[in-house]
Amino acid sequence: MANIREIAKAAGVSVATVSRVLNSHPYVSAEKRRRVEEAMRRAGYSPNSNAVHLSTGRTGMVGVILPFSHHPYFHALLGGLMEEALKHQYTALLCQTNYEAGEERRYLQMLRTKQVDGLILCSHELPWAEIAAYAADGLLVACEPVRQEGISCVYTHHYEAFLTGMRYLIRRGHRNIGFCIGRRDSESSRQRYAAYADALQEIGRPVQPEWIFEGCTDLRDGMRVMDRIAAMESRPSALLVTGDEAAAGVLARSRQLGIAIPGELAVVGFDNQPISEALQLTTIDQHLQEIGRQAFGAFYHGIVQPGAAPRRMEVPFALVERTSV
Amino acid sequence: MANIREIAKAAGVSVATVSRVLNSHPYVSAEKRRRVEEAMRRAGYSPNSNAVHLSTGRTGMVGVILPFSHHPYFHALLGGLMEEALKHQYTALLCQTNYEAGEERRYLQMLRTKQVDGLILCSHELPWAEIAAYAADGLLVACEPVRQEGISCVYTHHYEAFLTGMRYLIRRGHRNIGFCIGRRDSESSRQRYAAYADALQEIGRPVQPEWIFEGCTDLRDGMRVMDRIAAMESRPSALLVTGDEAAAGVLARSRQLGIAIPGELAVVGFDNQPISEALQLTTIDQHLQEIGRQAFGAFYHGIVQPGAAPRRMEVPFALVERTSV
DNA sequence: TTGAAAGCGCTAACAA
DNA sequence: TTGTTAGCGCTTTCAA
Repeated sequence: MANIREIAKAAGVSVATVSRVLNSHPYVSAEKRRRVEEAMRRAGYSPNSNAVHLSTGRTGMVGVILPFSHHPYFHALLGGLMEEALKHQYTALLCQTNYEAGEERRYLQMLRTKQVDGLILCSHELPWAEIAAYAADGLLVACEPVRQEGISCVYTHHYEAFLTGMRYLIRRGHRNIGFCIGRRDSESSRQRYAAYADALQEIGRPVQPEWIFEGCTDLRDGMRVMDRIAAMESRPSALLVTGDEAAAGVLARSRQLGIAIPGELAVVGFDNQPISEALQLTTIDQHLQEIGRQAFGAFYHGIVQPGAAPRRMEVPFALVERTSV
Repeated sequence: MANIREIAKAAGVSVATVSRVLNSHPYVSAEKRRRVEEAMRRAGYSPNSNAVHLSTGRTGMVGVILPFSHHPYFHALLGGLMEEALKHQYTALLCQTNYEAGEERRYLQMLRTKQVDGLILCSHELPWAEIAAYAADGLLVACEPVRQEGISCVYTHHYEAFLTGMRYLIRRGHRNIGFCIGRRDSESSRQRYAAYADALQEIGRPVQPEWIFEGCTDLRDGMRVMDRIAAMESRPSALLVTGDEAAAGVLARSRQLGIAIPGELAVVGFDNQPISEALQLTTIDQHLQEIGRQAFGAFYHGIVQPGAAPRRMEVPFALVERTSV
């Protein structure tokens, strides 16, 4: 409706002065500031963002790419990220891909058309090489380890984290250890699997394919896993589960089936999500909130220091001992 | 990076011509069009949206306000809406509120700052009167019946839909009918409850408070309801459930408990979601996709005919008979 | 069929 | 401390 010129006229000042109070610059007399604010209030004025963004070349928005946002994993990541964004007056724009490459491409395009200053990728469908092509148009941050020119990254060392989990179970006397994994095809998944296999090798045990469960992300997946284990003649005595949500499903079903935890089956989860505390589940905390915070930090660093080299940052994990082992 | 002026220079034409090919105007010679396209391709050019939006006064974006998007209810609504939006070259911007009024206000503010051309509200926290104050800044469409100056609406007649469901159960001989409802405080919920109570009155039965279950939205809620019913001495013989997701939970748990459907308990769901077909659940289809389509249609009508009066549109529902009654 | 030029609403360098 | 003014990148008359 009203624009800065009309406000200036109403307040009897120049547009520059109005712009100054809009951006809380110093060097505006108290009296003029008051008059400008009054004029804005009366006009119900809000600046046109398109004009602001065009003029400044910045949008104050960062896109966050994820498949969906309702899983506790992304929820935690987002929590830390948005908290940090808020602190620096940035707005996070949720970009849901539903695991579709086409959607992801549309969001990358937003970088090129200057709708966001950068993109934080919590997941990705496209190959990193294709994504990196957009580095010229804005900042790119990944929440997993990537080695690509122009992309910053913040990540957990999944190999070490899972090795830690495995050795912990082994120290507690387990030899027959099963493994639940989420999506198979990510780099992190490969690292996790490698740690699982290597740890078994350390104690001279072969990998038992029937003890490896793929596609475990939510509660119901975990319940299904427990059903399958219950039906086995030779069961594992322990389970390393990629997410707490799935681990919670294992626990829930085991109770229904009357299988004792940890007596008959020890369980180590991953992520230290709220549900794991409620269920007293031993888990590995990869500090997702911190990853989210650092991811925004890496983005913001690139904003504040244009031309700065991409960051690589490993966030430490921690084993949280409770009563499921 | 590159802007329209550089493309014009590279192609040896004026910026107006470049703008014309950008917007596929007629009256551009084939030869110049080719040269411009070639120049754009070589420069990897994409127009700056902020400049486009500022200049045109339109953004080609519509915000869709909802608490979250992963529930089948919103999924269906969004499906129809986005399909229609795509058809008219509009982009839907998902605005998740998590049921927080503050978030909703921030999204309304986007209307004022011209980041979106309109807002379609699939849910709302703020009172309609407060929302209507933004009608001056863009188009407002609600997915429920509202009577407020400046707001269009597309809706199901929930009272009639639930009356239909109740009478259907009554015709099938039921007298002891329970009722599952989602959130209590919406206008639709009130209508649904009124239909439930009125139908009981028609057959001279009182409302039994213990047969009314609130807060039923997902599968697990439905399972809990079934557990409670199973524990009752005097059980209802039929259940009218606000959403198919919750109804599916009732069915799932009843199977585990060995309670026959529809023999011991008849169930009517709502929404005709995919899961209801899988489970052969009798349900009331409120044609959510159509509501989504019409909601976008109401918005788009306001774009195409500026100044047009807000629309009110009732979408018909239909009872889908399957085997749970 | 084409181009020159005046905006769209704001920011920021510069001068005062 | 304030105002003038030249952009930011695009669209769209208007005249040719």
